[in-house]
Amino acid sequence: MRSSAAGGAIVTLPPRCAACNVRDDALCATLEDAGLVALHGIGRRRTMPAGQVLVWSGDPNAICATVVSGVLKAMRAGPEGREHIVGLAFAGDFVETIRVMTDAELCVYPRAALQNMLDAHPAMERLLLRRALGALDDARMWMLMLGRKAAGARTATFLLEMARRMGQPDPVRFDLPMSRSEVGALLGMTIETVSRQMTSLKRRGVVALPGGRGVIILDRALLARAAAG
Amino acid sequence: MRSSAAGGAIVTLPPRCAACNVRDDALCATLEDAGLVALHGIGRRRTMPAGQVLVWSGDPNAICATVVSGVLKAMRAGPEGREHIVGLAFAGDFVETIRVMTDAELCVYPRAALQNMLDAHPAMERLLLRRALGALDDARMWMLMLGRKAAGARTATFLLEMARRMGQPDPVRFDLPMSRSEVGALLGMTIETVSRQMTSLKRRGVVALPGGRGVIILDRALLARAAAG
DNA sequence: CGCGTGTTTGAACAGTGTCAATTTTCGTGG
DNA sequence: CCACGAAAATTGACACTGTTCAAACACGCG
Repeated sequence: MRSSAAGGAIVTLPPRCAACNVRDDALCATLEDAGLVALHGIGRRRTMPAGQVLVWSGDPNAICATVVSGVLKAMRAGPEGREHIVGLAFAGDFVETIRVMTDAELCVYPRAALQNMLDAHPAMERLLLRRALGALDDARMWMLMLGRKAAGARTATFLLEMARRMGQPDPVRFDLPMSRSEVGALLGMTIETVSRQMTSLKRRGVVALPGGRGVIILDRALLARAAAG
Repeated sequence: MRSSAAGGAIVTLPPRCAACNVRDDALCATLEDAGLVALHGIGRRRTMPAGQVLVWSGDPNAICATVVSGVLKAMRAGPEGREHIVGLAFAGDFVETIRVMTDAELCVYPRAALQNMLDAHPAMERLLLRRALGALDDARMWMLMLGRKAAGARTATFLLEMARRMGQPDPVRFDLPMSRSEVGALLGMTIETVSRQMTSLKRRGVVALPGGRGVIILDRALLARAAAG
């Protein structure tokens, strides 16, 4: 489309790229010909057999790749080694409804103005990317939990996570920022099941539940073990 | 920390920012003082009561915001209006195991070299960001499914999604790129349940299942209705 | 003090998981 | 091309977890 259109192009498009079927979908789509040549120079095309592991969890020398054909899977190891697929990659929106849960203060920026800021500050955009990847990581951890863990383990995991994020001064005592109904919506369970699991943890002496929202972790080790279940 | 350290600073840090408790965590962390002043100029701090809706799904004039205090929730509307929480935001990794599912070709780049490319081509980094946000969106859709949908609806959703992504030439007939066991790992169900749901769809005339991996969608409307479950 | 919302508790039921046996599919060698 | 064996998929019976429906309870507010 845009290769040596006006006739006088100096660069020669690598043949592999010129014929590539994901040329306009992949990262390469953002590059002009010269950039594409540069990118081609640092990369190699490899064919891999089914079943091969491309990246190991925690590998610091992780590689990045564009899928030209075939299907790849992203996995997570569950509690006892059982693997769970958390995403698929093939060759080739960001729309939610946000509602304030507790009273909150916000710094609000118009989208267009923020875009200008991003243009002027590449580091900002990079952080935004890191954040998005972090959120993706969270989402996949959640998927793993929803797909594999039972109600008790979900509840325990939830309490630990809330203790980590809500228990700022005191990591043992905190108030949940939401109702049982909202906890249910988050964990994919009914209000009744949430309540039963909470009561069960209370009866076993793992936590105390003062008032409607309060949580006191009495035995963190037990709670962690319940979360692994 | 880094405000007018060396004495001769020209810019004045907005008092709100100087005292901000998420100053070093939020997007602002990437900005030097001048940039912070600029960002402060385009934004306003707002206090919102619990329960208020900040962004509506599909709103084109979506706003971006940094949470200074409080807790927000990201929601998705389920099939019959029931909402499901898919994420939380508080004041203030990217590690998976990737395995090749089918034979595949890849363009592999060393991480460091790719980083250089990103530095030289801002548009590339922007696309990377968009991709990450897209993946996040996918992950949250999946969370919704895992949290709310029953086995039959999950299976139907999965088949529709695979038809969309695998049924390149023919949107009706395609081969699954994975075994029943892998489908189960993806949908958070056992092999047996996957098999039962598949058989059920076959018996009802919704799909045909030639061979071990083949899928033919006989009644897409029925399949879509099953996916809404 | 009573009312309403939200939470807890109980009992019956439906849906999945588990265990186990059978059938089908697919690759290999005859 | 057919036969064989291993791996995967299907099917059935049963236990168990979580949902549903319903009622009792606790707390905050007028």
